[in-house]
Amino acid sequence: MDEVAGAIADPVRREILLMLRDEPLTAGQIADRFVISRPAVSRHLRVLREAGLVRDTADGRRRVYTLVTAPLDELTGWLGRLTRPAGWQHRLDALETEVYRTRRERHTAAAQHPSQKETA
Amino acid sequence: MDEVAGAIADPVRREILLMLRDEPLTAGQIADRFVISRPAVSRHLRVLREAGLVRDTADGRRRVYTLVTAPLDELTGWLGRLTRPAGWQHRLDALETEVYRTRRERHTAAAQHPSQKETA
DNA sequence: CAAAAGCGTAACGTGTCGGTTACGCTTCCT
DNA sequence: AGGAAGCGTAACCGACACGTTACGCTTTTG
Repeated sequence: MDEVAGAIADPVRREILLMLRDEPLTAGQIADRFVISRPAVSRHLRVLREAGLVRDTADGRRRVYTLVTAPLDELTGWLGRLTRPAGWQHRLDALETEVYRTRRERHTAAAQHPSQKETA
Repeated sequence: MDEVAGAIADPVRREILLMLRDEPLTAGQIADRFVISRPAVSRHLRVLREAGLVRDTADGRRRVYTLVTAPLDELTGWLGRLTRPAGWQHRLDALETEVYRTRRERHTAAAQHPSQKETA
């Protein structure tokens, strides 16, 4: 888990992961979107690879990277366990159903994005 | 977010957060549960404090640390956005907002009680 | 009031991180 | 073939993380 959390702790690597969420990309395509040198990006990719967050497949002289989200589950689970102190699970499940039902009733087609926050 | 993710990337700090999930603890109590030196723990606490994940209150010559989970929301949201396939995104974001708002209110309500201890 | 308890900080050594440039290995193209 | 394209790795360097011991400050205690 250290590796996964450490990988996410870097803004460049987070950006790479977001890029790969939409589509697989080659090392060169990824590097081109950053100002830092290509070897620097290459090593970021290595960190992500060793954390299991990306998978690379050889394609001729190119190397295609794809996102692998599975290792994030452990981290997500840990965060959940930390924030929901024992006994919250049922209530959370109930709330989940409630929210979905409420939103459906309200007929909200416009997606609001209220996740603004101050930096810690 | 870098600070929060970086804070979680260390096993000692994760353990500290888990300890504080159950009950507030003094710096000494926390340090006693680790093999490393007390100053080392003190600096881990500083990292957590600067990431906003713990709050410390002076109590005589002791210093009581309490868990603050709010900064984790941003990270959790990011993980969700990365993991969830495009369609689910806003709906789950809305759910998260709803859930965390509820929990935050519960926390702040407890924090406004100036009595001796926040119950474990 | 002096001694001890409780914490944080300073100073220091060492390992790792993240950037750079230089280089080497495959693979495609003509 | 032979040169260019595409990537990774090695070597190097400054900054930072994490551990240690030594120290100083505030608060309790005998």
